[in-house]
Amino acid sequence: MAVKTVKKINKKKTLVIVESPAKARTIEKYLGPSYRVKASMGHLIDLPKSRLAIDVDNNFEPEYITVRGRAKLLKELQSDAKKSDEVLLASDNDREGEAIAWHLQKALSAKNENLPISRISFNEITPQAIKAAVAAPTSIDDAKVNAQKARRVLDRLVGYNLSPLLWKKVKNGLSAGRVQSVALRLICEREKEIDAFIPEEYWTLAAVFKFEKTSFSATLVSWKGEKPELRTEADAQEITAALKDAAFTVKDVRETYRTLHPRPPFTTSQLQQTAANRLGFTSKKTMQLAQQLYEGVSIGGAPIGLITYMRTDSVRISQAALDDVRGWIGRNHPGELPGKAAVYSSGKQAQDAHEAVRPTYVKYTPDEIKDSLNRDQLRLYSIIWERFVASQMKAAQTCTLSADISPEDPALAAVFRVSGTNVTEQGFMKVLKTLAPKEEKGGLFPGIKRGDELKLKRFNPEQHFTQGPARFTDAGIVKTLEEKGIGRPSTYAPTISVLLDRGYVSRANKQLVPSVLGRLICNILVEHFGDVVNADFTAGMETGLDEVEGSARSWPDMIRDFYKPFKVRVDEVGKKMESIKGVLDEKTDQLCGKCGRPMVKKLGRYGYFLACSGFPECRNTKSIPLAKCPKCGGDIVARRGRGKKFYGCVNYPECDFLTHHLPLSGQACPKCGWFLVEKYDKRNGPHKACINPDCDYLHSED
DNA sequence: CAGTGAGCGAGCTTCCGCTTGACTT
Repeated sequence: MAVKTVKKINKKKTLVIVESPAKARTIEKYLGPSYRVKASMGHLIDLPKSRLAIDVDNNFEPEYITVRGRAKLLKELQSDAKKSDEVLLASDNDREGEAIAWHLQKALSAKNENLPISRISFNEITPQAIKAAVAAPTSIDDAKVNAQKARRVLDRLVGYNLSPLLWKKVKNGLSAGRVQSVALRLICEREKEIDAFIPEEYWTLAAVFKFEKTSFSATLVSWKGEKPELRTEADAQEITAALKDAAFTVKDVRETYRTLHPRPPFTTSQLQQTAANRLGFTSKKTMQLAQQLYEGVSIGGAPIGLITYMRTDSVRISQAALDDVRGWIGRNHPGELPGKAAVYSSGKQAQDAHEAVRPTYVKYTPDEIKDSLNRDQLRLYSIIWERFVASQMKAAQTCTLSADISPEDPALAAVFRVSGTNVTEQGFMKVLKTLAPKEEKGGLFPGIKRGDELKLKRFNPEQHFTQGPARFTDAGIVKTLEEKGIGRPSTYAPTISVLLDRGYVSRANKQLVPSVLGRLICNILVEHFGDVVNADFTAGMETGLDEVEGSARSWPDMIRDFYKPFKVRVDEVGKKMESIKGVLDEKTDQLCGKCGRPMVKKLGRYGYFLACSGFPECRNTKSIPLAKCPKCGGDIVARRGRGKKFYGCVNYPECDFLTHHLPLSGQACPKCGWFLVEKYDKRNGPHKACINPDCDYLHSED
């Protein structure tokens, strides 16, 4: 206790305020004892949540308040400032960071009138960069702050006008916004394409040849001088009939060399995409794990921040990190160290406040620290480490051997092709394990050369259907949003979450599927606000913000141009559009077990359910019966346990009947009386089956 | 491969973008 008191009475220090506490710890180490580094944890001052708080008749003046729950932290910073003789605002070097600094300056100087407060900025957390920043304090860039204000006000005006319109016309609690509604639109439009897609049958034809002791398969690539278009089995049979007695020889063998360059280190969006595609992580999970790696993991007793900041739009790498990784490559794979470092360029709209996502120290290889991480942390760390180290290694070389095989008889103009690819120079692939290229199908090139005579063993015709467009996964929607410049690294994952929370979209096999409600909302928004719920709207906004930031235009002017016509339309739709509240409720022939009135099917937060039409006098609800329980005769209803959906008996726990297969409503098995379900397996696709394991009606193994 | 299990409607809800815990929703 006594020691603490003594410590408090020391000389004044410089207070540095950053956004992230993990960053504060690192920077404090770099700056030494005369600096005290604190974190603001993002915005402390913002618009209130409960009302519009924009004075639309007075130059759109925003009314800012201390964010709920942040008053204590702000007070602390104010009192820390009082104890200091100088404050350096070191929030991130981007639009939002400038606004955070501006709000802090106002709030701190209000309590400490003569305190010198300045702004510093840096784009990487290295001792050199931090010291240079501290040595060159500047003032706050008001134009940048104005651009942020315009962005904030615009989003508030869009969100807080469109959402209440939806409450009034469709259902309470709904939402719309510049970013989420475009994401919803993308998902719904993709679904329309899928609905409209008609699969077409086509066939491929392969021939299996024997050469010496091996046999291999080659694919028909040309027939009568043209690319074969086999629509039906008969088309394939016509060719096999013509060729069945032909003598085949190898006409040509070609070598193609390719250079494969490593990919740049991760941005947030690339990290989420790769983690989704390679590891099956949702965006949310990726970000949670990345946060853990960033904040620090105990390695040999000491906590180490393993990766740089995970919310970034940049692929930039600090000189210190380049020296580190080149040193590591030079020691471990000297042959793969390029003469000079690779330089990658970030996207057009990148604000570039942070480096790429990379390991903080290359010496912590995934293998080295595998015991300090859990399985998922290790997998995520591995892809970050591998991608970064590979990005500074030499390219790989591949050689593809490709042979054309034709009948001796030139009248039978058919070409079958077989190919195989070998990596001739490993290059950056030497460090890829988790990210190693997936095995290519087809396998090795058979050891054949020009002029070899081959024996035809058999033909292998295969039926296929053209595939429609795929639904968006987390990876897909994040990729598209980023390409269109919509949303930021900190919002990709939350945007997906909000669509799920509102019930606009659900996740099925990692795919995002729009719900009835989602499609309805999308249609309404596109019909009346198609120019706002649109990628071009954000692009136009960014152009406007650039003008504001360059002081070419005042921010209220920019907002006014948008808001005037927008508000007219909001009012118009509010007046003219018929309310469809309750349109999603369907009448049913079920009767309420409590009062006997009919029940209606309603769409709630967790999906459809049955409610008494006598609401609010009778509050009875129940789940939608999907089938009759074969054990006790009760209703089978949909349930959700830890994320997974299943179908169980309402009489649980007395009756524990349960299945994961979707009951086909009202379909009883004609043989045993149990109910039929939709099953799925690779061979048969989706198909009907009886739920009774002892019944052989439509029996299937899985 | 085992084990999984509530309530939602109305009730002032909602935006985007910064940032972490505090949680028993």
